[in-house]
Amino acid sequence: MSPIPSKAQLMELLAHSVSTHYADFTAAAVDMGLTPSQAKTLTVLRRGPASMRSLAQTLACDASNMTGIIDRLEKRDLVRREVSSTDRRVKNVALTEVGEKAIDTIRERMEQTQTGLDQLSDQERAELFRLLTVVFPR
Amino acid sequence: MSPIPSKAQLMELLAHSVSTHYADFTAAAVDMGLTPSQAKTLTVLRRGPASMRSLAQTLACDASNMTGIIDRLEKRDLVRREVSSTDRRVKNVALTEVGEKAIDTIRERMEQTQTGLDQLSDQERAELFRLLTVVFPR
DNA sequence: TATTGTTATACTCTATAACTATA
DNA sequence: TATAGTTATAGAGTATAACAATA
Repeated sequence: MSPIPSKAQLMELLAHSVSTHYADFTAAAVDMGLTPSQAKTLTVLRRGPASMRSLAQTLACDASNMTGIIDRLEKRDLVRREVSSTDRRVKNVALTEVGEKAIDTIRERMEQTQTGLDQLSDQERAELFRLLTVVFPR
Repeated sequence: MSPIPSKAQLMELLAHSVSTHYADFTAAAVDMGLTPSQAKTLTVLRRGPASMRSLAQTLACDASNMTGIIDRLEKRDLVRREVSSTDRRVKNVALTEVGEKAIDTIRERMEQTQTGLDQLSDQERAELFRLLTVVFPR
């Protein structure tokens, strides 16, 4: 019974949703004294250690940028660099315990912020999950 | 019949969706020789002229930043500043014709990129629209 | 006095190019 | 030679503080 939105309308809503989510993430990061890029880096590292190169690829930036970002995170003891045991050119970056706590705090902040999700029924959550998976496949 | 995702899973998918969309937008902007902030500014101005102050508020940045961003857009004739006729302190920023074309091109690029939307039925589009409106109310 | 926009400053992010050390 | 990481550089975004013009 709900009216069918045009592709343009849906794209506009999508843009609004993205802006809101991104602003929330940025605010949570800034409250922890982190820049968005630094917080994104911690988020990626949450899945496990990664080389400088693969980090740059995941974050869609040039590899040279990672040096400064990791430098600043390392200076605050949020991550550490470890020379790979199999290829001495490679440096693997891993979260420290402090870094894990920091990114967990940001995640908790995001959970508290995304109150809209709590207004969905289980069925609606499952449906939103399915639809987003179609629109943004992994 | 679909399994019900946890809030954490849904938030992770949401983050992935946001990243993908943001990366697409950035790529479209860069192809037009624009930075993300510049392209976002044009997007906001598409709704109509706005003062420097309100632009900063909408873009969630300090007002002092707008000066440089608008300077660079104006230098390329994408926007123009006009002193308000009712308050001479205020400068209203408006898209030029060139600016309108630029942001339209980016929008078209985004439409071509968001191919996932084309895989939804009308009913699914309406449902996604409804669910996103609940999660990210205006 | 308060507000708008700007300037000055310092830090961060970003891409490009050149370098080093390893492979 | 090729690749991983770094450095140097220049341009852009960002917040803070201070300022001139206007309300």
